Amino acid sequence: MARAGVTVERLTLAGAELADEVGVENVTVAALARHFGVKDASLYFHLRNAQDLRVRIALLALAELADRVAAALAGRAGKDALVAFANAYRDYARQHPGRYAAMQIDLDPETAAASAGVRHAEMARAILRGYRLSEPDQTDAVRMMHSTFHGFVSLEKTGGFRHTSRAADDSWSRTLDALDAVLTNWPPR
Amino acid sequence: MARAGVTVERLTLAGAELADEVGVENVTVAALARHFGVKDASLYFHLRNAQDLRVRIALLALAELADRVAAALAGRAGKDALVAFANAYRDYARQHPGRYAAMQIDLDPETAAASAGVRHAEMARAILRGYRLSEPDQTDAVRMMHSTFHGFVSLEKTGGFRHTSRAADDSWSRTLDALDAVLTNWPPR
DNA sequence: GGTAGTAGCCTAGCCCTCTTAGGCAAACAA
DNA sequence: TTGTTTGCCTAAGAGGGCTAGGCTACTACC
Repeated sequence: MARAGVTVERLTLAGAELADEVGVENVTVAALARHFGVKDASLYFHLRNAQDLRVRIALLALAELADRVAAALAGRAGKDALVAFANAYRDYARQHPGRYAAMQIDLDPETAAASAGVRHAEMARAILRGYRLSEPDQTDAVRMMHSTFHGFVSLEKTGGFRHTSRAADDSWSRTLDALDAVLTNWPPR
Repeated sequence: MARAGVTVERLTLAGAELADEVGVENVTVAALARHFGVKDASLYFHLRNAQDLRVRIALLALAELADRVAAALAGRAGKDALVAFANAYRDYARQHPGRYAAMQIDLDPETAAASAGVRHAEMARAILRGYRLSEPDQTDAVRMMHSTFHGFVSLEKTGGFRHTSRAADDSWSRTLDALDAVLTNWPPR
């Protein structure tokens, strides 16, 4: 019988695409096996278990997003960089809802340390250099910035903004204005 | 054979407690049936399906949190109210991780409109009255505030702050300072 | 106080997913 | 050509979700 040519990479990519279509929770080993025209059990030659697959999708998404953010930041500084970062983040989340959701799963410390999450943290700090904050304010500001981005995108996706007619795009733009303002004038202790 | 005395309310409460212990994704009809000493199929007399159960848990959580926030806001205004709201929100999320996670599921519009989510929106706007913002700034500010709270709590839970030693509590407190500052000085268009 | 009617539970059974164990065949290396 | 490895298979068990159909305990009404 001919071999299907399944590899971990192809499985991860197909899983990511499936996640974007039907949601991470529906990315099942069985569904992927069907997609490759192979039996479920065969995939356990490539994957440890179903959770392993989801972790791989998360790592893929982290790396993809880091690449996008890096490209968006190139040659920018200050508010320009802030907005570019933010939009890269939000656009990715909207274009790849399943991948974005996968990114939220809890990685164990070693995996997280070896992931592209580290690049994200570095880039976030790079942006804040334009605002001249010293520690521990810088850490607090990075956390607030990331919280704002993630919170907005997450609420937007789960329909948290649906009950008001105001366009989410407009609120997003104004939220970035506000974030820039507070980073520029970070409150003293 | 004696009746177990199962009701939708008891199922929802037990489901919520189970969610806090093992996570919403592990709140299964079968597990609840075991908890009540009853067969799985019997629960379908009380529940439409497994998703129905999760929605009920979400609605319970929304109502509980709204009660807490209302109590926290009583007699407070300005930054005092902002901080009380924020802490009620974060404390609830940390004490009830499963319930909080359940709150994030996507409710259909009618269900959402009939839920305690409406009270949340009203209370959020009530806080902003202290900052004297007019529309559409008020809507944008509510969204930013909510995004910040939810994003922070969500990232904290999934371990997004673990790689830096700075205590999350401290960043939280400073984030609230910053949020208060930007609401006080909302940037002009 | 007997007797409908209904509410609450049951068994049986189907389908799906996850996962392990053990086997066979294709591809490749020596 | 002959191992050896790699990639797939079948078989099978453990759970979870859910439906159909049935029996029983309670309730309400005459």
